[in-house]
This record gives sequence, C-alpha cells and structure tokens, in this order.
Amino acid sequence: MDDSAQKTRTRGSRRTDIRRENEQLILRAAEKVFAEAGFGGATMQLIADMAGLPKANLHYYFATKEELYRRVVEDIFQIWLRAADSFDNAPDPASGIGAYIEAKMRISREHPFGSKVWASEVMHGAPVIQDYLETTLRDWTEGRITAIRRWIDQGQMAPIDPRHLLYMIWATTQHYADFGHQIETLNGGKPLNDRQWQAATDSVKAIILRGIGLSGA
Amino acid sequence: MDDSAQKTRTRGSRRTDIRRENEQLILRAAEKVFAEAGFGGATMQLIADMAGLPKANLHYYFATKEELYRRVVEDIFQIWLRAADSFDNAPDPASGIGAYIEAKMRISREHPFGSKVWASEVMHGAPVIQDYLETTLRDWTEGRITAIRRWIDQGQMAPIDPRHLLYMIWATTQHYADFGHQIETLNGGKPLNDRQWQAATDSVKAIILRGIGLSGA
DNA sequence: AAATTTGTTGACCGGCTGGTCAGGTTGTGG
DNA sequence: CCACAACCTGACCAGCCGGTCAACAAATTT
Repeated sequence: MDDSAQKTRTRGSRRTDIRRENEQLILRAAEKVFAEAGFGGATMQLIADMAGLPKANLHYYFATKEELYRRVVEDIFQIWLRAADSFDNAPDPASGIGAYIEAKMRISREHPFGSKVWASEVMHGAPVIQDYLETTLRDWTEGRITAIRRWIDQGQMAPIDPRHLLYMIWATTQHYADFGHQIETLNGGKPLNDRQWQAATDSVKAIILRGIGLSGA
Repeated sequence: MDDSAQKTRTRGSRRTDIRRENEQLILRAAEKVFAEAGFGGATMQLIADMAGLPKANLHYYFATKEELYRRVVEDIFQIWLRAADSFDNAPDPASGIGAYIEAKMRISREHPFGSKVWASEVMHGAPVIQDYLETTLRDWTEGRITAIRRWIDQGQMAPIDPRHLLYMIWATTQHYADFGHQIETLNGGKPLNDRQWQAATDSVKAIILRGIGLSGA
C-alpha cells in the first residue's frame, strides 16, 4: 500500500508529485472531452467526471476553461513538431518523406484525440494558437519547403510544388485520426487492426512517393 | 421596388415563397455559425443575428437546434454525393479520378462552411448522420472500389488499395476547406486567389495520378 | 369582408454553465 | 508537535442557453 515516489528522487517530493499527476490526469480527460464534444460542447463537469475529480478541483489547477484548453492544444502541437525530426538528417527524399509519413501515421493512431482537438481549433479560426501558426509552424514549413526544393533542383524527385505536397501529407495522415469514425464505419464498424494500419501506411507512402517520382519503400 | 415573385409562377404563391426564402436564409446563416463555432458553441441567438431575424422566428421554421443542424448536414451530404457523378460515365481512370478531384476541390472552395460542419460532425462521432454513413456512403464507396479494382485488373492503373486512394482524395481535397485558415496563414494571411487554387488543384491531381501509375493531365 | 391559415415577435422560464469561496483536510518545514 | 502552505470540495451564484407562448400582422380562402 506504500506507493510513495521515493525512487523519483529529484524534486519528487510528495507535493509536486500530486500536482504533476493531477495536472496530467485532468489534461488527458480534457483532451478526450474536447475532442468528442468540441470546445463549446465540452463542460468542466464532463471533464471532471472523466477525470474522477470534483469540478472545483479542476479550477484549482486550471483557472479557466480557456486555460485548460490552451494547455491541451499546446501539448499536441509539441508532439506534432517532434515528429518533424523524421524529416531532418535524411539525405535523400525517399527516406526523409517516407519516415515523416510513418511518424505522422503513428501519431494519428496514438493521439487521435489530440489530432481532433487541433483540427477543431484550426477549423474555428485558430483563436488560441494563431501565434503558433504565424511563427513556429510558418518557419518550420518554409524550412521544409526549402529542403524539398533542393532535392528537386538536384534532380532527386519530380518538380512538384513542395507546399502542396506537405498539405497532402498532413491531410492524408491526419485524416486517419480526424475521420477515424467514418473509416471505422466503412470498415464494418470495427477499428483498424494492426495489419490494416500497416496497409494504410504502406498505401499512403506508396502513392505519395510514386507521385513525386520515387519508387517507394 | 416591386420584387414580387410573379415570374416564378409554378407554386410561386407569396406564402410558399416566404417560407422557402426564410428557410434558405436561416440555413445559410446556420451553416456559417455551426462551421465557425461548432454545434456546442453555436447559439440560436447568433444564428438569428446572422440571418437578421428574431430568435423566435427561427423556432417557427425549425423546431429545435438539432433539427436545424440536421438539415444543414444533410444538405451538405447531398452536394457531396452529386460530385460523385464525375466518377461515373468515365471509361478510363485518368479522366474519372481527375474529374472527381477537380469537382471536390471546387466544392471545397465554394462550400467551405459545409465542409467544416461535415468534418465536425464526423469528428464528434457522427451523432446525427450515422445512418447515412452506414447506408448511402458505404454503398457509394463499395461501388467505387469495385470500379477502381476493375481498372486495376485491366492493367489501366497501378495495383494500389482503392479504399486508401479514396481516403486520400477525400482528405486532401477537403483539407483545403477544413484547414483553410491554416493554409491562409501560411499564405501570408491572404486567401488563395484563382491562380493559387488552380495550382493547388493541379498539384493534387499531378501527385495522385502519378501516384497511381497515370501520367496526369 | 369575414373567417382562417400562416407568419412574426417581445417577453418570459427552467435548467445548465463557468466560476467563486469559505471552510476543511493533508502534507511539510522548523 | 506546531505553524504554515498546499490541496480539496460542497454549496452557491449570476448569466446565458434552448425553447415556449400569447398576442398580433399579413396573406389567402370562402
């Protein structure tokens, strides 16, 4: 019965543990509720029930609904960006773009709620993360466009518009999270299994890589 | 000042005109508000203001918020399905799939609000149009898969998984509506102009058609 | 022109929402 | 073991929401 956190020594005082754990508990519950009901449809009570805490406790850790929502969206954006590393350190386009597609497909499967919250946020005009779009995302995008253009200039891939290639990758990979319910329905009401996820990833990679003048895996 | 509708003779009695016009006015306003705020975030008051009518008048034409929302979603689905005609009556895959992509890109530009409402509905688990997914959409999808598979068997295109090709077309074309705000931000804050929309359509067609073993336009 | 049906609207209501707060409990440092 | 800080929560509140309704205006029928 002694599940104290003596092992996690550094800063592992009981107090900070409680804070960290409860914040994560609330954030996970919020991510799901925001994804399934939208910001407007989500209620603090619903999130509290999902987290198994009294509503007032939520307001102890997150002052307002907006603040909680902002934290959820920011956390997702970080995961998003980390997947971009697949792109870097790749000398040839086939491996770089291929790995990026695989990473984004993996995220769609492991973080479907986050993907939906992000999609919802952008669809509603990005009221909370507009600054991220204008700074971090824009910089990242321009960097990748330059990289892709270099590959094209070196004759390593077909002369397509890098921007629309990126949009296609984003759209297609995130589709498996955002429209997961539709895909599930068209799959006989059952979620994609391991084999089907692999087939989806292979199909996306095959079409896109061949579409930009590469042979594929 | 006499804008009476005497020309539209058949069933153009003043009364039915009023009903038809007000319903359309409300539906257009509702489409925009639902798209920008989500179902939960939208309020009847907001829709009423957007339509320039008192709130009580909305409830005269549409009993509940759910009923109004359902009509909006159903209308979009019809537009969606009509674009599918591009697929039919096309003997070869390049023209059939190419025309379908063009039609869906056109819809994304002309009905961005509708596309967002549809996306939102599916993301939230399709509480309103689940039956459409299980019947109409499923039948349509199976039919197209069969058609594509026939093209593959006849050696007219590469042996890709037709299902994931359809998902890619849906995802990519609808992305330009659903994530229009993000695309606009990455375009210097300005919406895509005619030339840019054409470039986007051409890029999508080029990558996908080459990706499935066709030369493109 | 009377009667009837259809359209219009301000005022109102119960219920739910995000958020507050006082008072209690638990952990921590001295 | 005491004092203080962090944590917890039931009860409460003002404001907004979807929806109702009675009373009225306009069109249509008879």
